[in-house]
Amino acid sequence: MTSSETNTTTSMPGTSAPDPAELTAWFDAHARDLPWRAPTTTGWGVLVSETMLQQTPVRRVQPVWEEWMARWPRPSDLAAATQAEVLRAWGKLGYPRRALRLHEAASVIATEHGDVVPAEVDALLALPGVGTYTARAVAAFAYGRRAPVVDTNVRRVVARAVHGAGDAGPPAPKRDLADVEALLPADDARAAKMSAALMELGQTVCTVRSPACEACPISHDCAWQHAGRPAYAGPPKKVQRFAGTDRQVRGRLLDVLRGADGPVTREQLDAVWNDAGQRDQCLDSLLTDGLMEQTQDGRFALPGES
DNA sequence: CACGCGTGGGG
DNA sequence: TCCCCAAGCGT
Repeated sequence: MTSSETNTTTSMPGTSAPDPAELTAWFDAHARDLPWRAPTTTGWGVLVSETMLQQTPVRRVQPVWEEWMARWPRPSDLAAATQAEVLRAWGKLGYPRRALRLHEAASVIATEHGDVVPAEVDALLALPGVGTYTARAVAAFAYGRRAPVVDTNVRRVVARAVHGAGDAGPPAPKRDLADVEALLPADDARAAKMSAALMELGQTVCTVRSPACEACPISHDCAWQHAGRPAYAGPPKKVQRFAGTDRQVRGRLLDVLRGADGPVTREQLDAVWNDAGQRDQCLDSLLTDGLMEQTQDGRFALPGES
């Protein structure tokens, strides 16, 4: 058992296959106690958490998720709220279009799925704001289905443990899915736990900057370790600028509306950005996106409150 | 398919 | 400080 020379599961030079039993045992012992992982959490609770967690860190999501579950415990509860209420409750999680899509999804679930979040990947994919990651995450984490879950963390774990690379290259959806598919046990329950374990490992141990390989349950069987932990050699990652972008301007404009009790004047919005052209363009795009609306007297408000 | 979409924290 | 990023999705 101490031999790292003999790898019985290797099918290609320089690759390894993490042992599901080791990974899931580690998960049972070390997984963070996140509220949406409680056994009592419904499919709705999981869908809300996964949507909020798209590009937003756990620490910021957690308190908001608690509020949402207390306020809107079922899809029909959220569906009954106004868009303005939903956007205010979303707060500063970012990418507020997610909140509107979740609101729409809640209506669909309430009217077409008996107020129960579907368990089938195809049905989940048909919901607004639910893509390949979220659909599989809900199927696996809420319903214990065997559904390969591929996010940025899993891609990194696979890149290292299986392929021996320093990090994942650009997404290659088909190949990424096949890679994870090949790692999952055949039965639903263990496959679902394996999916959760791969994500957790990437988030807490196999991190981008400073991986804690000494704490990793599969380091003995990691192709990256065996290769001497070579640096990432793929194409440079795209850097998202923020300062000065429309994204920043839209964020400021929307923040004014979130902080107001009702409609605000154009002058109040003009105050948050000095470039009038960019400001007006962002105002237009927010109206187009349904994130704000204009009242008859020319003021601006969150949708559904005027 | 590359890009645009918020926000705040850590190295 | 600045830069990179954190459980993606839709177009």
